Amino acid sequence: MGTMTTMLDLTPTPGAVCCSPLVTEAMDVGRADELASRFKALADPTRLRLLSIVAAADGQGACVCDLVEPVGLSQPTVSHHLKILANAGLVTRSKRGTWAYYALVPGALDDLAALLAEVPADATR
Amino acid sequence: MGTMTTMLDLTPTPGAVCCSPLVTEAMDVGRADELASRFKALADPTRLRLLSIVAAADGQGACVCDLVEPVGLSQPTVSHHLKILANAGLVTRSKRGTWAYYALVPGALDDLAALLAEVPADATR
DNA sequence: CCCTTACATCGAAGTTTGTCAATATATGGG
DNA sequence: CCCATATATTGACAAACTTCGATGTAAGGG
Repeated sequence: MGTMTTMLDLTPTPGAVCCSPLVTEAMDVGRADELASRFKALADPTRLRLLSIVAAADGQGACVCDLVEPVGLSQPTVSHHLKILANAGLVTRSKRGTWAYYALVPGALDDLAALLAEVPADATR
Repeated sequence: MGTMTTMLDLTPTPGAVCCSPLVTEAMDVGRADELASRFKALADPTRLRLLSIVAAADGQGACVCDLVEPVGLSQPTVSHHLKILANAGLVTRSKRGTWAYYALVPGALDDLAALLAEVPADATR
């Protein structure tokens, strides 16, 4: 592992001088995909702002008509983002009359935060 | 606000029946942009896998040659992703000899996790 | 019933992103 | 000095994303 920069060979590993292939263990591909898609839902400023309004309006939730104007985008665009947040399990949708109310899923963000802490084996120390 | 598409005024809140425009307070745009760009760095499976290897190899860090093969992508692509992770403040780069070693920034992920908990005002309760 | 309101879906622009091959840069060795 | 190795940068291209206007759908009110 050390691989002194200098030092030569004598030993096998003729061109394979570089480093330590010991930890070839990357995160599982499926898990990486799933985690990435979760983070992707948060990787947009508009969605973060929508999320913050929905979170603040907690109780009954916020309807689309409450969200369109604050973010300054078209209604179809807002609906699109809300769908992405819902698919990511961050908000729920419930229809009351003509209106659709979106509410924050209780532990969703905490779960994501926990996943974040799990990414590194433990090396943050 | 109220969206008085129809009707005029007469009464307060004529067509503005919808909901409660009380919390028009969305997250600050600048802050949303910054937060989103941070999450964007994590919103890719390859980068998450790279991050996990770098984290596991902590101590001296991992050099690019250790990362290319495990993720199965070209060396330029790996360098590209590492640059994104570095720009996001998640890893550091230090050159030793011909090799470039990448190491996890100690509290970076914890900080992000904390930011996550901050998104909602407090409504997660 | 028809019309209005609230929201979703569709189709299309424009931009960003992930990836590679080719090339440039740097570093150590002979 | 020149060469080999490790890494970064460039240019290109396809896929994905954000956004919009137009249209579809559902639900309530006269």
